[in-house]
Amino acid sequence: MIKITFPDNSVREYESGVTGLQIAESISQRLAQEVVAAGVNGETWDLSRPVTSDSAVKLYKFDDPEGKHAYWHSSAHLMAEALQELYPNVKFGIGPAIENGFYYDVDLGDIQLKESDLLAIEAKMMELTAQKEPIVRADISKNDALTLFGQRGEKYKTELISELTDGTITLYTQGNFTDLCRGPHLTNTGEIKAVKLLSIAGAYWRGDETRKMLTRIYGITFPKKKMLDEYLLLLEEAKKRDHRKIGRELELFMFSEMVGKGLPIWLPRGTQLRWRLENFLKKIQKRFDYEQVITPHIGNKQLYLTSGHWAKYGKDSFRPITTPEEGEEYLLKPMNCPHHCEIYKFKPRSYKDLPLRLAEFGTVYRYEQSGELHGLTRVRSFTQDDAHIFCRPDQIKEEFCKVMDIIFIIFKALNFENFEAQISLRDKENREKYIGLDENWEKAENAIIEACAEKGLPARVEYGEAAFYGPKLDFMVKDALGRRWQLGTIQVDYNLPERFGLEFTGEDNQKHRPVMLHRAPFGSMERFVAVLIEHTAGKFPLWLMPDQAVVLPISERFNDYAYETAKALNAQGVRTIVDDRDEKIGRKIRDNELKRIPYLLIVGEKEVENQYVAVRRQGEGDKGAMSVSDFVQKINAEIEKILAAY
RNA sequence: GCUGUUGUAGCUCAGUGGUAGAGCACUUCCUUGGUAAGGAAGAGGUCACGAGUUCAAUCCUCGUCAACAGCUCCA
Repeated sequence: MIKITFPDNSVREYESGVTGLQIAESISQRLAQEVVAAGVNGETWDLSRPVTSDSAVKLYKFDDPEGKHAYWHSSAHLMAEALQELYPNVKFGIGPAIENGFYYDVDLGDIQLKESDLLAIEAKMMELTAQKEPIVRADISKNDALTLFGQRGEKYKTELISELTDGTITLYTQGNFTDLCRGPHLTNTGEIKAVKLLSIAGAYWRGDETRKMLTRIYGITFPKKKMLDEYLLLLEEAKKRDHRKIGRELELFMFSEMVGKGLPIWLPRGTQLRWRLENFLKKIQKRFDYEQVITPHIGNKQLYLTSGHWAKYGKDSFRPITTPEEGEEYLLKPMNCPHHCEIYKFKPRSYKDLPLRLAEFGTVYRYEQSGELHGLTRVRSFTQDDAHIFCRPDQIKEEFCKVMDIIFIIFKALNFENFEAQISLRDKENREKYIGLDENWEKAENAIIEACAEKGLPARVEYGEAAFYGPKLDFMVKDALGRRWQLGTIQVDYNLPERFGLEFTGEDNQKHRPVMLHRAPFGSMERFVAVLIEHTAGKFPLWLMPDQAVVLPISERFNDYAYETAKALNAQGVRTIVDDRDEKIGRKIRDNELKRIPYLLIVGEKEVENQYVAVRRQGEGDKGAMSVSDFVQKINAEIEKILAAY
């Protein structure tokens, strides 16, 4: 008998060799139906794999990330099996589960797969699931594995196997299909109930562009048809919220081939929106003792030789600008920090001056690979809501906490209720690739971890993700559709203070080196606005809306009253426009609803008579008539309710 | 940057080896209206750009540019 400990710390005894599935069956029939994988002592196992010693067991359903992973991994195998049936000469690369579904990289020889072929593959997959084939795990030696896959001409698999260093290699087999795989997997292909193959793409074998391009097929599966339908609906909804589409519809930003790719142009409404965000942050920063600065968009090449950026990124940057007479070289600034370091050096600093917090909405220019450019999220010119905090090493934690406070305020004001953080630390093994004293790294890493704990921020720790010059903390928000976006960041930097020879005089009258923190709560204005658009579908919080209200006269006869009303509202700070087109009121309502203007004010004979406006809230409908001053009060109350807290 | 797909009116998209169409938007006229599309007429395109094949190219071929998807990258 062995002891199995469950997550609630309860313990049950089972025969040695009991499987995850049997354990589930012993608890409830329902659980046995829903469970897809088992966590055994922290590892995810197949449900059919026998447990032979005392273990901590957790049963994963599809809803658990571990469960999804196994489910989609098996789905990748199912797709491979279908491909093998349909295209007998197919050679397989790798086929992992990913965040949303799975893919498999395959070599189909001369066959060019088209989107329309996906339906046939889907059908084949469904045919195979109907056969409810058991998925069987087997251990095999490296040599046997090489022989097995070698005989079948699976050159990609043999390459993978030859690089494996573990003694045994595991295979998974279902029906006629056997794959090299670490697992875990479902017990039976019949558990896969709904299949959708999403797209085809090319992908280099092992991500190496000098090697052969394989065909990558993406797909997703679910245990219930309804879940697939919901997922497809979500994809459609995401398409509707695409910030590139909404940005055009709401006239927020544009791109021009003439101006250049990846160079966003902010239209009047987008500029208004961005300014409101900037001013909002400036106001908060003022409260947190930041000082605003402005620096030029270019800097002498020497600045970047000093910072080290030229050596590291110079060859992948926009070429330097040269002066005609002296032949001096200048670079478009790819970041603001070197400029700010020079501000630090403007005069001798004392420990009493620290922390010194220099903030700038600094526009930077980076040569991103052309294939990377995407809407506002990846561009070649963008404005960071940047600030650099120069402080003593022992002030890092407190400064982190303060920056986190700012970030929380912003997320709250903009309705990003779900967010998480990632702490990026040094690679435990390769410490030599980081610059700075071990002792300082230790201090900074601990400071970040402690700051997160103190603020109650759930943070995932990732080793090896730190920049070469310091550890960092990144913020990820979940938008209204549950998609994750990386936004704000806080980074510790030991490198630049060193390279620029920054120092301050301590209490001991000795020179000391300050630490530098880079931080940007929004990340960049471009990226943030993009995420905000997708999060809100263009229905921004009232205080951010470029146009807050539109007056809709019922007929031309009331245009004068409409303009009077709009003027009065604008005078009282409510951003109001008039729709005086010669259209029926139904048409005006429809068009302005689609423009997502929060308040539609309908004025006709009755309103002129009573000096009223008939208020309609976007997406909600008629709210009844009220006086202009009552409306101003109502809208201001709504805005204050949102902003008062900050 | 690499691979693939695409590029036709402001937008969304049909279409053809014999120099082009729809819906919406726009302009004008009619209409003067009460909570999600009133009616009519009109204007608008070097069919991304450059070269080639052809009697003839928006259509076929090559190149360039851009967008999209994926890969790789991201101070």
